[in-house]
Amino acid sequence: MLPTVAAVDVVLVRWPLEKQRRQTLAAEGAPRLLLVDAGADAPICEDPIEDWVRVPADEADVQARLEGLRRRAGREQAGSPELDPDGVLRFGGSWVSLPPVEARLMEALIGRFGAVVRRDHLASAGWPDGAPGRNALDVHVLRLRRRIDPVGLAIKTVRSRGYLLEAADREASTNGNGASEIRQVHVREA
Amino acid sequence: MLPTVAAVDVVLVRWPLEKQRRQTLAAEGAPRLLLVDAGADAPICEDPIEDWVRVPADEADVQARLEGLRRRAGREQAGSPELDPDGVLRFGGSWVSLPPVEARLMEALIGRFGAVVRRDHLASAGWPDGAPGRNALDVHVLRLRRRIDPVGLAIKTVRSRGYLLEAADREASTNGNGASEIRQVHVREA
DNA sequence: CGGGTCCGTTCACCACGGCGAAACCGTTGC
DNA sequence: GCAACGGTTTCGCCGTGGTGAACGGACCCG
Repeated sequence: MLPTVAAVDVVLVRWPLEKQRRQTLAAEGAPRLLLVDAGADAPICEDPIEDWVRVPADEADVQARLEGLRRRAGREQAGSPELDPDGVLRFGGSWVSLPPVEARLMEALIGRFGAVVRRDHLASAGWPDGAPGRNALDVHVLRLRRRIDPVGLAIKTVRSRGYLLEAADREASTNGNGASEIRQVHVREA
Repeated sequence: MLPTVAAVDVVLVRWPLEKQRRQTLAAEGAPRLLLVDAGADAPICEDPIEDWVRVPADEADVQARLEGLRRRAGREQAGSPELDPDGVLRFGGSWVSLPPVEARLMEALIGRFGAVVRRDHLASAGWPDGAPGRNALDVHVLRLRRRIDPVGLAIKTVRSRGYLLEAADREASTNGNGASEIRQVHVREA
């Protein structure tokens, strides 16, 4: 299943009564559900994290819309992963700890989340005092890949250009064991 | 029947009757409105370009939802493709990386997105220091075509004039493998 | 109408090099 | 001592860029 996303609150807004509140929320990027009064015109919702329902409505229907909003919102602000100074990498509700070298590499990748980071840039990020052998970087990227896979991140290779960090395409991989080299993963329940 | 709209077509899907079709459309990235039968559970719509309405419904309400979908869809596929300096081509939420030569060709095509670019112009864009063999351009255009197909772009030939880059017609491409030469594509989940 | 010539598409094949991955080993910390 | 960590070597796949050639449609000419 999808990694549980930190609870996202959807704000209920009466429509057209609280028209301006809608704008405020939109500016804040808060997900919201407009409760449209009988007799009022339905609003046009352009923002993916906004939806509306005509009241009175079936409770289950409202819940379905709320859940949709929550997921869209969660996805949108799943945002960039975070790496704290102790080498703990957090993303989408779960985390792994990274050893020093890999933490430094990850720091560089997060700094340009979603964009390409060149190999030499990574090398100097990982080894500020001069790079080791040629293949050290490759090996550490490989290890980093395995380590971050369970938290829903992936490092893609852009050949002859560098590497790119992004949210994993799928969320499969929950396959049992995986390489024995990586052991501890922690997922927060919700 | 509901009127079909020009700019962006929203597909109407009966729910849960056409459950299968919903998945197909989702895979294609086509915006869709699920018409939920009375008595059926409401689906959870996670995709921004999907919405649902319980039928029978007020015609104006349906139109409001359709318009919202259209705008979201339009926004998503709007803009022209972007090519960052590291050879990553982004369009409509997905991306592919382009090798140097193809990146330069693509740069020229994007510069006149939607308009014809002559072969000689492309040739000098791809090979600033003189072109290689006669046929090199053709081959690279072929490869470029295959590479960008999955992100929803297409290069059309304008005979004896040149090539033209545009957004691909939807629906195609779902075909199986295609040539083995192109492998990696990345689609951001929606 | 038929043949020839452009023009473009596609395939097969090649050389080179980047990168993936495994195996292995030394060091360090609990 | 055991396990995690960091590094090296080695092997080999496959992406990249290039070539030649077969194929086929469009168009011109007689």
